[in-house]
Amino acid sequence: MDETTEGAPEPLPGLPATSWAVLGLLSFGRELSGYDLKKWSDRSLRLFYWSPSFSQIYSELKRLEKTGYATSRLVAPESGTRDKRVYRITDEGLTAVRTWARTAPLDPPVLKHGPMLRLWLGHLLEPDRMREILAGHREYAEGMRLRAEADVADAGADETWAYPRLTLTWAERYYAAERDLADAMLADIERLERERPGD
Amino acid sequence: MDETTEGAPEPLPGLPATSWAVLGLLSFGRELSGYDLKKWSDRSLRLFYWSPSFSQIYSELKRLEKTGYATSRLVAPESGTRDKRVYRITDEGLTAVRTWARTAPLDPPVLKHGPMLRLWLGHLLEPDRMREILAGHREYAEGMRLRAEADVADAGADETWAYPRLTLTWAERYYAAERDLADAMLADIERLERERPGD
DNA sequence: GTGTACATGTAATCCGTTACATGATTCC
DNA sequence: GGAATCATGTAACGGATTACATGTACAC
Repeated sequence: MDETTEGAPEPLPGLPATSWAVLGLLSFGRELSGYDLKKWSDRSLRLFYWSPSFSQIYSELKRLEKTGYATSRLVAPESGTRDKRVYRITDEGLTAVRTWARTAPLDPPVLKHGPMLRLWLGHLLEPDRMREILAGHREYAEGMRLRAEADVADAGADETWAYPRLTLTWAERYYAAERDLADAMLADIERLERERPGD
Repeated sequence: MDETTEGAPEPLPGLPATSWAVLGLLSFGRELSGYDLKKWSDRSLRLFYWSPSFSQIYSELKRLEKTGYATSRLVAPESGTRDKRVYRITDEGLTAVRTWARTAPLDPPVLKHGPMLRLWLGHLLEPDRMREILAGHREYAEGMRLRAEADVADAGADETWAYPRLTLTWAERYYAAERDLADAMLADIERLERERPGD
């Protein structure tokens, strides 16, 4: 586990993944407020990661600034709205997030699939309620798929956004798969009910 | 927080999902120790939810006992091993978890897909590293699929386990889809690299 | 004048993990 | 004798959320 390359052998302060995610949002070079970051994260990260709350974004930004990975300045309310603090990534921040992206160990995806937990407890449920849960999940998945699809279309052909666009495509397929899995399971349940000795 | 009656529409103390998961493990009627629960949860819940740590299982069990949803007794070390505390679900517990499974609002699955977060930051990565990340993820997914597949085979045709078996089947398909999505994205990246003006 | 979007932050709380402590038994 | 597994728990910590507080501008 020795990373002698990359000029600086300092072992990166162990920031949580969320910090890197926020710094990642800034790594595209734009100067953004906490509010902006939250909205953007809702539309992008949300599809494959998760979107931190406002309060966490604000505290994360403070931490990044203290670490020297970001700087901020106040923007006067030129027209409407009130004071606004915008953040920009620093050179150190860019180096750090790049190093993280390249060298951090990859931990497996975290999945907490509520609907499946419920169906796993099928012996406690009425079949109708099970179908409802699956139908609800199917709708959720299709909704997410549509959002991803729309966002892929919105994303221009710009080189800068090639990889974010790629992950949107991935998300579109992922939620299509989730939808199909719900359908398949609905069919499985139907079969199970049919084959069950007269209830 | 007044628990005046039973069997009425009392609004269930707001236990976290993990409590319900543990109570769910007990809802199959077996008498189990914290240690057993952890091992079982690693092989079952892990595939679609997540497996709490030992320490959390132990504290969750204490909470369930205090709430009256489970009881425990000490088992003497008849042969080998030391004292063991085994838990069993109570009637109230069974009622509660059933009510929860039937009526609790379904919140969307939580996905924190580390690999995708990294690829979203593709502009910071060397193409080779990106392929490595995807290959690693592909392997992870295939590994999980194989485990699910094996567990489906292990699970007998017993009626009691019909729904757990169903979710195992779901997991098998889910991880197959994850594997295929990794392959598709690998191909997408290959194409992107080919089409990129001479780097 | 009421609601909604913009905009930032604090406090309380809780969920969950890691590290640590302990100790018996079994296998090599 | 030493490692691995069984077995249970405490303490410290940190990640993240909800609720709350505050205030502006604009649309209806």
